[in-house]
Amino acid sequence: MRIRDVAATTGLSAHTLRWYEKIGLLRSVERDRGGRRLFTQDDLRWLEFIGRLREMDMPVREMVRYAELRERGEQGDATLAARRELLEGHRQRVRERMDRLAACLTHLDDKIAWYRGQEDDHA
Amino acid sequence: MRIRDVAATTGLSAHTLRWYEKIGLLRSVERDRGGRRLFTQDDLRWLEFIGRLREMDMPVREMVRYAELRERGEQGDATLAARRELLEGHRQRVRERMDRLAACLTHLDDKIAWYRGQEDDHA
DNA sequence: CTACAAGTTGGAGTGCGCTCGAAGTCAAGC
DNA sequence: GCTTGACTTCGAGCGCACTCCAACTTGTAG
Repeated sequence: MRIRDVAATTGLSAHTLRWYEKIGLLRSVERDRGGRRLFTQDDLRWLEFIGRLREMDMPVREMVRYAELRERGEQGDATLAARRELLEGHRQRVRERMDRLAACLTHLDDKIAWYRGQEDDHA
Repeated sequence: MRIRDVAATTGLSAHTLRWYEKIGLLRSVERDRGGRRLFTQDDLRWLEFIGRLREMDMPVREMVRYAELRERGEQGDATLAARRELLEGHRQRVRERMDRLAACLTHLDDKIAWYRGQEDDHA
């Protein structure tokens, strides 16, 4: 797959995909003889995965760290525990975030209910 | 209350409080004869409120819009519906965000479980 | 009266995550 | 062979939400 195909299927821009490679989020992307990037199915799966991490607000720096561990651990399992811990740390943060969102949402619902009350009084 | 007190109780910096005033998020903050800001209990409640909106990732622009409506509606209720709609719109976005977070979290939990499996295989 | 902390203003700078532009290369269609 | 358009690299620019700096004024304590 070439860059525009990946852009189309992931929703990321070609600019962003090149930038991901530059910062080390995408590693060892192949080229054809013209120097154009060729993405594999594995690359797509990886982009899907980091897309979810991003959706959970993982900082790009941390994703790059995960990518590094993944590459270093290609042949062995030396980095398995480190990767799991990184993900667990993030899971914890997401849980806390969701809890805070839920709490704020309760307040917001109260406020909206109050506005409805005001409007009814004047109806 | 002076700016440092508000900074201490809200956790916002004095810089940020001045900036909030500049962009119109805080309106009509009083001054003493030396020109120093004097915040009221109402200001504190307002800061608490917008703190929650911020925690729910409402853009500052939208909070400013809410602040404007609130000021325009001080004497009447002309802006009540508009304010309620603004909040309802944001509530909807927060709900969607939480749903997406929950979905991502499920994937993340699966991934973490997979890592645990790998580590156990090698134990 | 002096020293000094805490405030004031306006404007510049920061970190993040892209996003865009310029200048050049490559390959497929006519 | 020439045009067209998608690609390449490098580096600059942007929007957001602050964050900090410089230069100055104010009010309190010794």
